[in-house]
Amino acid sequence: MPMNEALQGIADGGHAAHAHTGAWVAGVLRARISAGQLPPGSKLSEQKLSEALGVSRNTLREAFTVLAGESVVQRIPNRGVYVAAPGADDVREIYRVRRLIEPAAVLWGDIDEAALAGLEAIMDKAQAARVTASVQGMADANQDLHKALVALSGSASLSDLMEKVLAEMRLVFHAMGPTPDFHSHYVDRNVALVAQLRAGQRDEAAAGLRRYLDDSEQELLVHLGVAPSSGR
Amino acid sequence: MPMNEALQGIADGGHAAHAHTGAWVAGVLRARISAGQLPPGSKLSEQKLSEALGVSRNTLREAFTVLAGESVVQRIPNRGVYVAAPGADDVREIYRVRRLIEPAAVLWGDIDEAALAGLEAIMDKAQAARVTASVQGMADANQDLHKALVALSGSASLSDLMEKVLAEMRLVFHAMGPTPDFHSHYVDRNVALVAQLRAGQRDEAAAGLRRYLDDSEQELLVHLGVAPSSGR
DNA sequence: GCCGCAAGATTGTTCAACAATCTTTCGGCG
DNA sequence: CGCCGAAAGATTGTTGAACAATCTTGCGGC
Repeated sequence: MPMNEALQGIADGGHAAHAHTGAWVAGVLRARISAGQLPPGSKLSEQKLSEALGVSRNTLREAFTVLAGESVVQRIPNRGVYVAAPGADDVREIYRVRRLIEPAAVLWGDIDEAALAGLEAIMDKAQAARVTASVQGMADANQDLHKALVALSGSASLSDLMEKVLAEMRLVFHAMGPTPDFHSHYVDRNVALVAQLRAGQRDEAAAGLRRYLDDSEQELLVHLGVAPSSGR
Repeated sequence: MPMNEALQGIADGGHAAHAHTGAWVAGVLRARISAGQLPPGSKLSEQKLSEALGVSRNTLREAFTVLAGESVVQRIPNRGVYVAAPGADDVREIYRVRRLIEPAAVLWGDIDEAALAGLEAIMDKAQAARVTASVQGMADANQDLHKALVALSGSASLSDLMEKVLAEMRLVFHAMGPTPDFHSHYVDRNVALVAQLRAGQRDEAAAGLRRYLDDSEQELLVHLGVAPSSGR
């Protein structure tokens, strides 16, 4: 289990004493998990982690409660907490959410000039990343775009939910090992989507987005070794 | 502050020893808050509550972390935790969420015969409650209906979000004191909505639902003493 | 009447201990 | 040889006490 080296020096830039230590620990773990340094399925031992982070078991448990609430980790009673390891069912749930809130935000969100400019700026970054073949850059831009789409709703709760969903997406990618390039052939579709929004064609944009999400889900499921189903 | 009497006998049916005490405490508090026995704004003192519930301060804090994650309570550093007291901004945020996910579920959810029967059964209960002038019955049926609408999406995360939103709605009502009858004049609109779904008129149902939510939000805001705005 | 300061109360965090449960190991038995 | 079961060890769940940091309150001085 590659946990020990991942934890080495985890408590780098000394923590701000006496100010939300529990939340700080949760943040550190969330970041490490998002970065893939704590791979899905890893066991997070209370004793080892509390020593590595320099906090008490009690405080660490508070952080675990937070992360379990975000379903970033899974808590099995009397057995410990593990980094969440999303499977095919979780992927389907992720896309159920995305296929509902993203097109809805596109249909009914507040799309003003500033929002359009923001979306176009993100797609500029995505295209630049494709030119330099930066898989990470394209992945980041893709996440930024879909986050921005949901943000059109103006709702913080929905943005939070989207953030949670995207975090779970990152876990899915980490669970698949060396990330293949999932994004380059979606850049053009994203660009077209933004162009439709610029043109005020919301219905077409929403419909295209739903097809995009269907395709993306199928591709992910295939990579997870699930036979593609014709119906849903 | 009417906290002491509200806490009397809060630890009734002896709790299952050594089995998720933290979650159990969170559940007890959640229920008491939903029922209005701990009104919005009440301070939840660690010492008093831990004594009343018969758990240690540490375990109680774990429950607080859970409830804060659900934004059922608000945690102010070094000052304590308080039952959330939603204001006008929170109401607007609630309706931003509802106006997005409910119509979207109506538009794109899986509506089979069983789902339609379930919706119609809920409206039967609502109409029965209206006949007996049961405000509580109509309020419950209303929540059940909108919960069921979101459930059409098939997504557990979205149902959870809706559950959270409805819990916040209950807090809003509790903060307004003796609940006036907000629901009787919406029963017919809900019935019409279900009838449209039965007839397969999804677009019309979604559009009507959005208007319904707009009106409901305005009415709530007026009762909160906010001048109605023409635009949004 | 207002400001500042000391005393008290409350929250934030840690530590140590024990109970309950899970895991592993080892011996007995068919 | 393999399987079952019990004892031993490790890990999680919960508690209580202790102390530091912060907030609140009440009092005295100006």
